[in-house]
Amino acid sequence: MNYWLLKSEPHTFGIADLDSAPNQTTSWEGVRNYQARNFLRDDFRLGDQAFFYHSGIAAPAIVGIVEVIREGYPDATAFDPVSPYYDPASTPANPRWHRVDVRLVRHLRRAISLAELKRRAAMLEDFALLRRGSRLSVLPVSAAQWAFILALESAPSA
DNA sequence: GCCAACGTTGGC
DNA sequence: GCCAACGTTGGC
Repeated sequence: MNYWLLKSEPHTFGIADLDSAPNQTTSWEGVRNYQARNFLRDDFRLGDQAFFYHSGIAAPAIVGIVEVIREGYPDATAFDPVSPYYDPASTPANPRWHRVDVRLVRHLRRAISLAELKRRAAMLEDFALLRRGSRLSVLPVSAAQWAFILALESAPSA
């Protein structure tokens, strides 16, 4: 069982969109970074859980939890010339990009902001999200980091 | 294989 | 809107 963090801009696809999606399920598509692709393609397993993180806003934060319900498979948006994620170098015979499917588990009872995570950085040794300049949209989370962040949910904001 | 130019991400 | 970080591209 692995843990992850998935970033999304709420203007594009936020947790509210996942709420209203059929079966509260979505394809995590459009990832166009090789390191993130490798995680999706090679390391995501059925039943893995991920934090749903809102980026690109005034107060970026972890807002929910999703579960992997389908392991990595080719991202067909790369084959579609009309898609914003189109990549002519990716073909059905030789797909370059992969996606997974995830389902909403639940919202967090309160958002855990990036600012709060930074204040707790000492307890989150080497948390990928806090590494200098980490812009990866798919990040691994250790079991210890996962448990620590979930415990924050029940603690007063600090 | 090096490296400068460029584009994107994402916090602030 | 700005800027730092950093991945990608392409000339050489």
